[in-house]
Amino acid sequence: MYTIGQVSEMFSLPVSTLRYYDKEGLFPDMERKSGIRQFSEKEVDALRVIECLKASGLEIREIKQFMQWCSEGPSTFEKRRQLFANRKAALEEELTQLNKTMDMLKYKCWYYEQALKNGSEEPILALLPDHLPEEIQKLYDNCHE
Amino acid sequence: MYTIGQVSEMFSLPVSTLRYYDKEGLFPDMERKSGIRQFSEKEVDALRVIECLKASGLEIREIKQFMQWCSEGPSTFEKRRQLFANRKAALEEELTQLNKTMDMLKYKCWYYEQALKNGSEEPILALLPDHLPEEIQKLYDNCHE
DNA sequence: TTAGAACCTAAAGCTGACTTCAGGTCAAGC
DNA sequence: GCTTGACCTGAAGTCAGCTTTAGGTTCTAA
Repeated sequence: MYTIGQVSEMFSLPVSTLRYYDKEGLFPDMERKSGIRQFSEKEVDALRVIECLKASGLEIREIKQFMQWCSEGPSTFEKRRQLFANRKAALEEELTQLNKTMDMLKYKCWYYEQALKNGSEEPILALLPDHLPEEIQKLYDNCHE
Repeated sequence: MYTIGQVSEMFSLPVSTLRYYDKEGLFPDMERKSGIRQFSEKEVDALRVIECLKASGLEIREIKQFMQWCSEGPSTFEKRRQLFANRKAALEEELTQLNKTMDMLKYKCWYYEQALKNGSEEPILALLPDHLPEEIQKLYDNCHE
């Protein structure tokens, strides 16, 4: 069993955030001892999952829903599977988009390196839209589709 | 030259958002004709860059800074290069993190597929922390570091 | 020339995820 | 017994990035 302060340390999260999560229903079965929250291994595990679901883009109220499914037992396995499958698809799409963004950033890095060398953007702009060096052209094309 | 309504169509952005961007200084040199905004190719190009910078995680006021550098000419090449280099490094880190999140999602998908097959989580939990099937173990390890 | 669509502004409102505040309770060490 | 630090609550505040509202101006086409 841990106090809220210990969990705060473990996860580098402010105490206020943990209380907020609790108020939002993210620890549906957490116990109390004369008013004081008792974080068990169960809540600590839950918090690891919460961090992951947040990172994957889920909102607090959707995470609450998931946590409630978890405490309802095997009858909700299919709902939980669906949730992760949907998240996975959404994140795949987001990663594709971010890779395009990354190519734009790489292109822009190259662009300004050249501009600095030349003291001007003109010689680069003259190469657009399809006479850039091969590697750079790939980046440019991928982020200008 | 385009009206705000045409640009709104082109980028599938609400007119109110374009006005908000303008108010925030994202189009520092945009002209007006009796009060009405005139979007030129320059502003349309700027908007493409804005979308990319937003996708890379930049805040509006940082984008404003960048747009101002752009209208100050070659003396700001180095600052602009730095901006993109920093963004690139930040996005690389974010992508690493998201790939871990993705592995967690893949693991959880597998987990609940098994749970559904078995009708119970017990047989899977018995394999933790290092007796999972090889491919799954990799996912599990990568997101539990 | 006049209706109505598309434009304009300033200011207020909204959302999500927290954080801060004010005021109170509990447990441990002196 | 008393102080002190860690805990508690509900309510209000914050922030970014828009969106909505209210009221007014300009352009376009019949």
